[in-house]
Amino acid sequence: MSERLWYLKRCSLFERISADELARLEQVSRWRKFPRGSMIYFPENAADTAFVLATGRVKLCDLSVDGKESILAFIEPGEMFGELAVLDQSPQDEFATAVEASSVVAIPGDVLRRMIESMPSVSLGITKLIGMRRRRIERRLKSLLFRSNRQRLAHLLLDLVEQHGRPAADGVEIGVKLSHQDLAGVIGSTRESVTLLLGEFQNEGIVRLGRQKIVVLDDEPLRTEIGLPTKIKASSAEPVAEENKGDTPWRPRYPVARKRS
Amino acid sequence: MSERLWYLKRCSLFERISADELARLEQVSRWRKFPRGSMIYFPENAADTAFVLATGRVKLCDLSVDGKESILAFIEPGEMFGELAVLDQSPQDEFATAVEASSVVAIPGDVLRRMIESMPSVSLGITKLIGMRRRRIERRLKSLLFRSNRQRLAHLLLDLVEQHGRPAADGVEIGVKLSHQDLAGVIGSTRESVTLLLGEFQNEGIVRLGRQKIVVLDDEPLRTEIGLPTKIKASSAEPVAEENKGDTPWRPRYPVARKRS
DNA sequence: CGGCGTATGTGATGCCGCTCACATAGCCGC
DNA sequence: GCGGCTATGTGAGCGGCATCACATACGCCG
Repeated sequence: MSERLWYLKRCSLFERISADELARLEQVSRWRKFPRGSMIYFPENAADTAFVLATGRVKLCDLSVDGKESILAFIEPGEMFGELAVLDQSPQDEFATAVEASSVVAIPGDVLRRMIESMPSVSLGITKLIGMRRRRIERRLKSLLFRSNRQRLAHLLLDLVEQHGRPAADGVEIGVKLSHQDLAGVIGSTRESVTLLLGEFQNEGIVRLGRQKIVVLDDEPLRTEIGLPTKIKASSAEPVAEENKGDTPWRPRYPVARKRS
Repeated sequence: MSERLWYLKRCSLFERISADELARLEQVSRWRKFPRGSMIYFPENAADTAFVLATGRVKLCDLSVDGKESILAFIEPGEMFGELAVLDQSPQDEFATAVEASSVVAIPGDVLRRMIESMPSVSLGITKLIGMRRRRIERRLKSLLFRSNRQRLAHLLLDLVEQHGRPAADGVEIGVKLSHQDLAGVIGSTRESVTLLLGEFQNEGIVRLGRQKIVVLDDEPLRTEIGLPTKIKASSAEPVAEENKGDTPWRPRYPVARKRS
């Protein structure tokens, strides 16, 4: 069995298709490697291609006019990316960068489209995949609106723990090399602010910092920072945050106003 | 032909399915009306149902802990919404509100899932629909990161003109009744700031304001506001426009050199 | 091992935009 | 019309955070 085939099988999208279909897919797909920091696709380079990440880490970015880099998502092995480009011809202004040395399987757009139309399981899988991404990004959107930098960063750390966390000695380590600049690109802040806030978190015993490494020691303060789902009546009345009946135990500390000591 | 059937046919998703399939869909769907301001579905109310808006306007919202309302999207007649809830069982914390008196067709989740699995055209349509929404929301995310309130509002106005614009005597009128509070909920700002900025736009001759009404007289300044005319091409010290020859990944000087002059 | 470039840390300064506290104006039901 | 509601307008005050300008630490590579 070829290496490429093995990686394709690892992608949950293709786990239920027949062996010969998989072999055929492997024949028409291409295998490419990218060193750390290189571009996998460009905005103009609207190659009609979807990718499956085999090894490494990839980030999907976007450059604004003033040169600031927004990071839309991180991709980890087994995930597909660039799949929207094969569905419609909308101008893609995002690009993908290998955060670490990565290898990807490139699937031509027509092949993927044929699979979608002929194989219901693939079709449903793609739909769910795109839907999951949409949910994730909607969640991120909500986490950015109306929230302070500190809350955004807390939210981001929780997301990173959930998506890329790996157990460490004293907590959960985030398994992606991320500079403060990268983190700022995700939450729409600046490098300096992120440095400052992470320092605060460390002083408060919430995280332990290393070079391009973050270990979350205690995620409970981060959760309270954001405000756990509290049911609020739809009226415009003042949301007095008590009346927390049910299974979510949380202490209603100061919701928004945050002052560092 | 029943009224409901007519509205279902108007939904692009079902325009290509056979007449008897459509009739069957009409039988299992339900027809419901909602007065202005009423809730169509709640967060807890995880009814396994997708909706097609027949008449009126609907907004998809989300309440944060401090009572602020984020608006995720506006839905117009013929569009489907709530479709993600039928694909996975992720906890939905958003809710839908009728901005105007609305009538919707409710499609049970199992029916929609069966249609997705058995009818490729519906499946592909759903996938494209969700993908389009994802693109839209990714675009909005980027329009919020790193941008001032004024830029966000400019971006929002352009989006509204594009999606809900109708020609007026002296410009394009936004065809949805929106309070400044609503606008603030979309761009993550406050009611007062929106009032202020809209006043500025009016003084500059960009828009004309009425009660819950906005007419965009000239969208060019709005485009400039965002940064469309400043074609970023390699004029600055931005190394992104590096030539990439063919398949060989180019050597990474540095992932993305962020430099501000 | 010494040099260079990136990653991180820290302070001063200024302004955008949120908060709070009002005033005014249309709309609607009775 | 009258009272109440929602939508809009306006100002004072200030806090968060972006910006700028540095210093330091760590890693890579000759």
